[in-house]
Amino acid sequence: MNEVDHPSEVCSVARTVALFGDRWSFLILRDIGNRVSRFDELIGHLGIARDVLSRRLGTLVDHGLVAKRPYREAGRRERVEYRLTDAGRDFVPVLVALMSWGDEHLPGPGGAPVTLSHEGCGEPVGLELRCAAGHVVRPGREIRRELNAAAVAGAGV
Amino acid sequence: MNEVDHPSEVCSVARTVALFGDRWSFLILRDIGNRVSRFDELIGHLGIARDVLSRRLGTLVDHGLVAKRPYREAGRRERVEYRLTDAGRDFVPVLVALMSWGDEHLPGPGGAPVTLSHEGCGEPVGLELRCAAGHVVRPGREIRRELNAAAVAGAGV
DNA sequence: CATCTGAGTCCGGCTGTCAAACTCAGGGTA
DNA sequence: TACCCTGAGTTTGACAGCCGGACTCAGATG
Repeated sequence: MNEVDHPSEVCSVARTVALFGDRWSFLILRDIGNRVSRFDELIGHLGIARDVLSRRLGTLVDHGLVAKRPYREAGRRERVEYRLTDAGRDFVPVLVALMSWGDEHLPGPGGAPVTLSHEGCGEPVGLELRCAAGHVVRPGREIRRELNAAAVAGAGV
Repeated sequence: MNEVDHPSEVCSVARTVALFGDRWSFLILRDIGNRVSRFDELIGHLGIARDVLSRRLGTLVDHGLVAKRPYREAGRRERVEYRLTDAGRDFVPVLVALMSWGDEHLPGPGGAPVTLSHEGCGEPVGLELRCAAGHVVRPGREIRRELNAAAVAGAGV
């Protein structure tokens, strides 16, 4: 099959990037995953404009990647902070994939700025493309794409 | 460590999305990977404006994800088409990760529109987060981040 | 009471995106 | 030779979104 067989918007890549495919959403999810969870912390760390952060957080909450939860420090008024939901944690592989690509192809002078390791065993963590039979799959050559006709028709495009 | 320990731009996620983190770049790479390789084919399939496609292809070529190569059909003038380079193929896991997320969290009526399978063995292909010791790692809980001080200093931020 | 603070909203300027029109070159056709 | 067609862009002008900075609003403190 060929990509031209179905319209661009049917693909899950298209549907996902239509929601979160601007650079801020990736960075917001990364920061919230790393416990940068308050509005002004995000403003300070990302350098994003306040209105844009407000809108992005809104769509991330609306689509269930991020949850808004109240907290209160001693003697302070109640505030809100943001946490990843399960759906938001499921987004982590996207961030790991972006990070790996950058580590390999945009090398800084000192190598990868951040490395991930397995809590407990300490070994470095990476992404692998594997089939259900357990074979490691090289991207580009060894992947076949199959169109699910029902889903394409159901998408109403 | 905490994300606040180092500025946002040091991270490879930030450096990568600064280059390709708009929705078109993802879709262009997806389509070129699927042999939608000519300018007007991309225009037709993606619905992107011509000037934007021209600029995006330019940066993808400049950063080595895509190569421009001449071709000629019988009795036609020489034209150009676009192909993924090795660096571009290395980007495929990012697309697979986005697709998986969408398949799971933006379900259409008929399920996943496209599935990937291993050429040869036919089994479905997915991404796995694994450490070098071979353990499957769940995102969110079991990952520790380590800062490479040399790289952060070298980034000159 | 006035002040401070976190979490936003509002504003005017600038930049990027869009669709449509235009350009340019090479090859075919008359 | 002159004319037309096609692929691959570039140009144009209207519109949308991003930017930094100023403003708002509510609850706790002095």
